[in-house]
Amino acid sequence: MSNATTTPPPSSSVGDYVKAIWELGGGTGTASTKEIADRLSVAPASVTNMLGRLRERGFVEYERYRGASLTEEGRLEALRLVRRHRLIETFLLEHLGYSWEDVHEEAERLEHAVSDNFTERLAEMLEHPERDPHGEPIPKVDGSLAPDDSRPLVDTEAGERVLISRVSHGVGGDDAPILVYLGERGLVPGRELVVGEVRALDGVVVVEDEDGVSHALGPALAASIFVRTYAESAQE
Amino acid sequence: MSNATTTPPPSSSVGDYVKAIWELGGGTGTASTKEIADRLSVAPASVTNMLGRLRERGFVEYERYRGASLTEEGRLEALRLVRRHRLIETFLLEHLGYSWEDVHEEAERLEHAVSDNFTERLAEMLEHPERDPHGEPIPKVDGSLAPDDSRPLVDTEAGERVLISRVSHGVGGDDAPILVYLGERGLVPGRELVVGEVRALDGVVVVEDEDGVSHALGPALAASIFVRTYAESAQE
DNA sequence: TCGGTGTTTTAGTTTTGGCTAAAATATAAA
DNA sequence: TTTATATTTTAGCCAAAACTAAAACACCGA
Ligand SMILES: [Mn+2]
Ligand SMILES: [Mn+2]
Ligand SMILES: [Mn+2]
Ligand SMILES: [Mn+2]
Repeated sequence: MSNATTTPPPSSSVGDYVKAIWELGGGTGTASTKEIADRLSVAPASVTNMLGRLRERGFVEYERYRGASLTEEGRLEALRLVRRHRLIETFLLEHLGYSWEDVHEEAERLEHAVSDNFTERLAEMLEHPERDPHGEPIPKVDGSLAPDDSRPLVDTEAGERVLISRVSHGVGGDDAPILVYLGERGLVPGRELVVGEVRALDGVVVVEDEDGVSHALGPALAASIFVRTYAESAQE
Repeated sequence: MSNATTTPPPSSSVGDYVKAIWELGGGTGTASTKEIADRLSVAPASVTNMLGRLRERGFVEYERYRGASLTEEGRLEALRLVRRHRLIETFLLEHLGYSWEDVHEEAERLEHAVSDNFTERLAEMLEHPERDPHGEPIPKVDGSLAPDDSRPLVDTEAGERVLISRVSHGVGGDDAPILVYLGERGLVPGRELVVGEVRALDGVVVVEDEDGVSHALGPALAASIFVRTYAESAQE
């Protein structure tokens, strides 16, 4: 009657691989060995090895030299972790006074240690936020995820009125300085901007914020800001 | 100039062993292979193996067949974990609405995943509590620990007026029912009691609480309650 | 002092998840 | 179409922690 071979819960390594594939593949889609290796700072040979195990476990479809994509089970496991990660980041920022650029690293470890019980109680305490501090949508318990309606700030045109939707916080954790800079200037999700100039020549984007302050953002900064068109009725 | 061989941070296994030795040895003192094996639900051979590694790492003094005791470094490592554990339990109970009997298991995992930064921010958020929900003192950052001034309820005498100091929550997690029973009746740390009768015959202790309600506690219940003599000026 | 019993250690395996070096394959350029 | 380069896999190795089975030891009672 009881399941003979009880599957152990995914280890943190397994979880991080599944999550990496999800992020690289954009939800569906496929991820190559090298991409995964780079993202996880691990040797390609280690990835090949792990992909074999993930296949056994039913988390990925994988044939050699073909790259890997998530199965439905893998996708759900990834979303479970993403939900935890983003809820934890929200908690760290709002309740523990962490700064914007520090939350990711801590969440990256904690996401593997908390229970489902902890996660849902935390969600309740935070009053079921829809987005994390970076503006990323938080998956629901059932694995559903709000579609991404944002586009890069660089793709806007002069005169447009937009809302900062999210700020990319790449994987390496090496773009902390960017987050610090943007955070100090109030260029955070929810902030309203008017695009002044998008200069193709040097990739500089000039924006004006709600307080009338003008910001000239170089390519690196501009590329990490994602916006959506401002509509009077926006922002839940 | 830089430390050639960078010591990796203690794994959760290492941490749990060190903590077990600390608990078994009562801070100082020694713990036998079997005691550790029983407490961690691990084979004695595994303990022997780990004790060798802990010795290499400088956490314990250990000679075969002699049992193990913590070095100063090991003691500090244990206290670091105990501090985390007890702060986390407090948080789970007071902010996430966990029930008394559930906090230990979650804390047992989280204590290995949180950073020092997290721990100290949590302590601040909790306003630096002195004791955890079970009444156990929380070690300070420097590793100092309030002395235990409590004695078993069974060692009291009829007529004594006492304060519940702590409630033992043994290791196995198998005494959840005891915690539930005591919690439901408000027999928690800080509660004032008057001892009615301590019956040697069957080990039953009868106490009366602040509301005048009388409780007849069998040996198992009585043994898990620790008290200290009530003094008007007690309880910070 | 001698056994017997329980404790501890040794020896040998296993699983997980890394690594390097070398071989195989794919892909893009000539 | 051939070749150079980049990617991926294979093979072999290692460390941490667990396990079992068997041997060694300690200690207590007769
Ligand atoms: Mn993050
Ligand atoms: Mn992670
Ligand atoms: Mn506990
Ligand atoms: Mn633990």
